[in-house]
Amino acid sequence: MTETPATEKARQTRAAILDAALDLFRSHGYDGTTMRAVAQQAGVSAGNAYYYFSSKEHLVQAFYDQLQEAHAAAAAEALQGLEGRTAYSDRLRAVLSAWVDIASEYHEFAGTFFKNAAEPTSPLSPFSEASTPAREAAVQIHRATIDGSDLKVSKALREELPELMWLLQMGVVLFWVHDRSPDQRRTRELVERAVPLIDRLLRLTRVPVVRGVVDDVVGLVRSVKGP
Amino acid sequence: MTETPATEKARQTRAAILDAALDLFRSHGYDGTTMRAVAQQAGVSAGNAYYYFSSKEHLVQAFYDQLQEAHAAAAAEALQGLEGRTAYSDRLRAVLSAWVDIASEYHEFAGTFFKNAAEPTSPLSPFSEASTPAREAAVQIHRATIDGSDLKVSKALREELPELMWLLQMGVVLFWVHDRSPDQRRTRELVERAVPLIDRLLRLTRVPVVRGVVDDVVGLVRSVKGP
DNA sequence: ACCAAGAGTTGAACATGTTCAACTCGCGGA
DNA sequence: TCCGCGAGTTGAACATGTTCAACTCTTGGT
Repeated sequence: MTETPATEKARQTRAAILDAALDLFRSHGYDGTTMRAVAQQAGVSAGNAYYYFSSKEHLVQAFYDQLQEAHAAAAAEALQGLEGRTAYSDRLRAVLSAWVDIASEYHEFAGTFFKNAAEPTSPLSPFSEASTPAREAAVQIHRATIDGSDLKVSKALREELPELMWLLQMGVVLFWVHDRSPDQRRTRELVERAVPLIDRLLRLTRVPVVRGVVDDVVGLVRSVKGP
Repeated sequence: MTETPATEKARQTRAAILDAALDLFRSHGYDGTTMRAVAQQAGVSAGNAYYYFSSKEHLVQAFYDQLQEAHAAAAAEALQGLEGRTAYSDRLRAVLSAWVDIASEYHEFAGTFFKNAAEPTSPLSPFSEASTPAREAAVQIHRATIDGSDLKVSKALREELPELMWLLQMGVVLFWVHDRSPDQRRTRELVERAVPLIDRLLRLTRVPVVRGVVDDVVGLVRSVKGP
């Protein structure tokens, strides 16, 4: 974690470095952006950037937080735009589509996403301790999506569902990262087609024959989550 | 892709570099191993290593291939050891457990390996073009696991299942990479408990109410797989 | 007003993946 | 045997992430 700057000027310097980094990431990609270029555009020395961000990857962590906030806002707005339609499929589609829209601008340098995801020792992993706030905020979006819907599933499943849907979203991100189609058309298609199926599958969990297995799956998820 | 060397001496030099790299990766990890150290241990110049391997990451590809081969052998042996037991759950458990066994030796360094492997633009990504041979070999293990089992699912699902099970295995790997428990006990527990559930879920796919959705899911998987 | 302490800042130096022009060597053909 | 060509090899140079000792600036206490 980067320390919160003590003074107002320091906060501005930190913001300037972050803005410069995100701007350059967007225009030149992650590898194409040098720390020296970031520092220069921010009007500070190369070394000074390291006073605020202990590594180049930590700049990406700040980017995650920003992306997360943008998605939360866009998702809330999209859900608002549904005006009373409570079908879960509509709400889930809105949330996932909002993410693809928000993130599309950064698709080119998205490789760094999963580079961080797979490094378990790094605090940048979405599963890490350090990412807990951002992750829980993301899970919260799905909790709201579910709570405002007409979805009917068992109590146990409903409790785990927000986190499971976040996991699903990570899967979408994985697909998106590898999606080379223009404007990530294939990812959008995947979302459009997968959402109704997920809705149907969730409704199936209440069918007598299915219910037993689902309960056991939820039980496994629960025991595997905790340490 | 690295070119096949023309002469016998060149082939030996290439092998020496590779051996040195794998040795140092094991003892010092990926980041702790410098190309200069690899070259020195192989008895060549730093620059010469790049004549045979166009980047440090290309050296890791060899490690993956080795791991993949070891798993294929161990999985085959484990399936042999079942001696006629054709229950899919037994067979799947054997294959997944074999992977955890084989990989445990490298768990300490796996984090740094997979960090680099997870980048989609990297040839080390399991989804990349360059990894196609290793990936297909891994899928083939699951195909054999299914073919030798008593599993009864629809024709369409059965065709996609090997690839889906490979995906499941990638999920296990992701969990394993983050597993800090001694001897990766939690991953082993996950496999033990998840396998019977997967078996039950697969058998459920033939139930009339469920069948329709499953067909649609398979259809989606199919259309999303191809470009 | 002054001073000490600590925050903020710098530029140079370092480590390492990678590139490259130049060199050597081995071999097939004349 | 000798030549020339291309594979193989080198060491230095380069690019860039990162570190660090030294410096400056700000602030709070007396």
